[in-house]
Amino acid sequence: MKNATTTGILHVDMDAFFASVELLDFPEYRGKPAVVAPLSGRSVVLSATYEARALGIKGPMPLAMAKRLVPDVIVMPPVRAKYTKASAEVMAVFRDFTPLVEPISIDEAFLDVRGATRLLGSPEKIAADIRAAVLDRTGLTCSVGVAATKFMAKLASGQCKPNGLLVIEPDKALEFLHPLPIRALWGVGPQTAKVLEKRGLHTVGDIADTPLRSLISALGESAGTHLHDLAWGRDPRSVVPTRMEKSTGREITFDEDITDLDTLRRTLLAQSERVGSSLRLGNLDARTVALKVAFADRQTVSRSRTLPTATSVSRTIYATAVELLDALIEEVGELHRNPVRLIGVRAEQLVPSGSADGLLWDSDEEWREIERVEDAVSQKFGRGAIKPASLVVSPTDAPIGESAHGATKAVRE
DNA sequence: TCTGGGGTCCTAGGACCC
DNA sequence: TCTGGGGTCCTAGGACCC
Repeated sequence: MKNATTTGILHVDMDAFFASVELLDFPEYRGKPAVVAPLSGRSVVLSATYEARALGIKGPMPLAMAKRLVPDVIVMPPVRAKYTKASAEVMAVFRDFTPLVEPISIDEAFLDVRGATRLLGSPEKIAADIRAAVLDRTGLTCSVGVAATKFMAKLASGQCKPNGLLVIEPDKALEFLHPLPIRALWGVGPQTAKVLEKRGLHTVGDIADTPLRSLISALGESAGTHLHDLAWGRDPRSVVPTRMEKSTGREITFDEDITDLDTLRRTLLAQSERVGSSLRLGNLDARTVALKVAFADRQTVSRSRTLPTATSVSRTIYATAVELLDALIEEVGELHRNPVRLIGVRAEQLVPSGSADGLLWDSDEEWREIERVEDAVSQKFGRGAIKPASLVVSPTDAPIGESAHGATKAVRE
């Protein structure tokens, strides 16, 4: 774990992104308290202008509450396609400066500009140029944090928001960091904060001064180590331009709680269609289908099943989700006693469609047989006698197996 | 009219294999 | 004959982030 000593990691965060994009189309709302929120009953505020924030509207606040707070607040319904398009434009601007761009959400990205300084100037100058280019090309403002690590860069952008630029030099990192409340640390949410506060830890400096082993005993190996590192400004994560999607899903909170099984099934059908089409769009298959149900009493349960073969077929996703739902209803009994508030379906364990898994023999029996043959051959001829490629069979010959992990082994060897 | 929808990562127990 | 530990997969739940 190294302590980076030079700046060059940028965190770019768009200001009030959805609201700002809407204001491009509705300039008459500029300077007024306005929010982006669906008009449905249980919606929350997705984005609020700084004028609205000044009046107390923030984050994912229920729209009803925002309206009570500011009765004449302007409500703009979200138009996702506009934000996706604006996001792509902004990311393209970033890529004009460096290929090392890691989008972390629709309106945020990390950039590593350490390799671009000779050509483009200091990280601070690059950050300023990026802000100007984004404004010029999209009419949107952003805030940029510059530091030696991802975490410090993110803190910096948060600190200079909106429409700002802040550089944190490595030798100033700890004096910046240690007075902050523990909630400033990535990974400290309401629950973790409660645990830490109970132990008398209130600032990042308190965390830094706590022995690692006692953090681990309070939070577990992973979170304990992570927080202790962050509290000392250590963050070894590099900027990773491409990451493989891990899951994709759709869920909906009903305007009114549902007791009717048919409505749930129809919802699952529509969601499965969308999940399947997302998969196919990304040339991905899912090995696992997961169902999520939240009841009126807020209890949330999930059920999942790993399929014999990865799929992107909506019908298969739907059939699996319905089986999981039926089994769940069987478990919990009458829906009238506890109606359903939310339902969703998610595709997990994604693999490239038509990947090696599908092209190989992959039932466990067949794999064990292959291993037996391999062992016999190795004994006779030594290792290296086996050519994994010889195990590949054409898709049409391949029996559809029970499980794919045997095949994965064959590919790796 | 008091909390959405898209995700990621971690933990923990049981099954199974070596 | 008795017993152990490590690794991986599967499932369920939960915390967290934007």
